[in-house]
Amino acid sequence: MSYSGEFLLQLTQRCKKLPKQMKQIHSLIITNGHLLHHPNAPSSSLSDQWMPTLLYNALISGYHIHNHKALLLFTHMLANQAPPNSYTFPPLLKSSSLPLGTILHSQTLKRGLLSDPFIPSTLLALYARNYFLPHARRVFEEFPMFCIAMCNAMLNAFSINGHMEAAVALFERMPQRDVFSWTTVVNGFALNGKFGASIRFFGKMMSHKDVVQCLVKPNEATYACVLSSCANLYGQAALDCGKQIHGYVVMNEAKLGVILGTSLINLYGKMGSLSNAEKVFRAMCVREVCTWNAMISSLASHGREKEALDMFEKMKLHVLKPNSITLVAVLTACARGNFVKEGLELFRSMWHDFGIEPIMKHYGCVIDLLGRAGHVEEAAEIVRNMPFQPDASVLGAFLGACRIHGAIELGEEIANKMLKLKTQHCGQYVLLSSMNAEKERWDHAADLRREIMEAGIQKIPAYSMVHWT
DNA sequence: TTAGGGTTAG
Repeated sequence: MSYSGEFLLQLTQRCKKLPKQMKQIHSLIITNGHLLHHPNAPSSSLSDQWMPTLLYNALISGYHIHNHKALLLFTHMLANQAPPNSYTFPPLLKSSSLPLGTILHSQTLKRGLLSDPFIPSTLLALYARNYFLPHARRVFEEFPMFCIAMCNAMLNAFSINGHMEAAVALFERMPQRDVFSWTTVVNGFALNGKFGASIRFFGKMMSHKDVVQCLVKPNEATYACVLSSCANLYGQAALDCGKQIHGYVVMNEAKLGVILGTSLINLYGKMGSLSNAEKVFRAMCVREVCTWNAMISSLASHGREKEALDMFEKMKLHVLKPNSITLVAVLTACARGNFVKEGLELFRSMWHDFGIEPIMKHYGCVIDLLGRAGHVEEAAEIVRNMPFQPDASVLGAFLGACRIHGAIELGEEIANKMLKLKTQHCGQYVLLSSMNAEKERWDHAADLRREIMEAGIQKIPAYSMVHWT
């Protein structure tokens, strides 16, 4: 069966997000000979001559998540003399590492494609996410005219590289701003841990003429960012602020999308307002894995561990595939609810059942689980056999358990590992030193304090404070 | 056909 190039091109563009179908269309394109360039064919129209390029572009865009496949297609494209154009590079650059990105940058330069703003803005983003801020800045400065997307990419570049002052200065110089510009700065403050500033900037947005005169309207991303900033602060004021935004959303938005709903669940969940979190969860029409994760975490960290586990079962019934974060939330529920058997089984089968490889956080949870329940030796065995070096959080969880259950020798074995790691967290050392002191092993306690000093780890002085409400 | 911002763990 033969198909025209135009038909297959349309099909490719429609099936971009369907990997299985993409493969089938790809093979149809090859077997129909559409990827071969025929520059001297007598009857070929201009669109025929460009067809291989258009098809390659569509395929690259479809495969761009798998960078190696997209790159392979790019090399075939060059070998088949189908000339890449400005549509070819953005999807390639989006999933490229820095060394590869640099090579592609020189390709775009050689082919004179840098005047199309799509190319430099993707390059700028590439350098920014790899923390090459001067490179990002140079790409930005060498573009001769104002382009709002490029400015927004630069705002984000400053944000992810911790230069919020520069981001705000650029924002104020911009002759025009859109919802991306505002959201990028709201998010930028949050990325840099300045949650209060993020909320204030959102407030500035809402009272700015851009929004008041309906030139710009906050969208789901804007709300999600600012709600996440509220959730990262504690206290009634942050909750009230989040509620106020929720109220505004109810009045102004037609529907509760996945991202907005999830950030509301997270807000109410973190603040302990579980009934509100549940209300939002029930009101959502579409729930994705992250939505369930937010709800399971909320239940797990507010004393409703059994319900968190029930939620996990329900989630699986909805044919949703748990991810790494789900497993952290569920293991947390097991640890806090003392569901040792269930937690351990889940930890041991997570690779087999869900294809999720345990990372540091899962180890932290399972050590906490065993430690709380007094299975200190079993926890030690897991720490000893970890496929990578345990970090301070895992060792800290283990040491906490050793202290509660008086397992001094095991604690010392692990503490020695910790000293080798030269972690800068003083808390765990103080814990171990206190363990020795409690058992009146004063010499051990003093030795450890000396080792701490020698490792250059500083004890942060403790303090107490009164919080007026 | 291609660019820039977003939710969930600890």
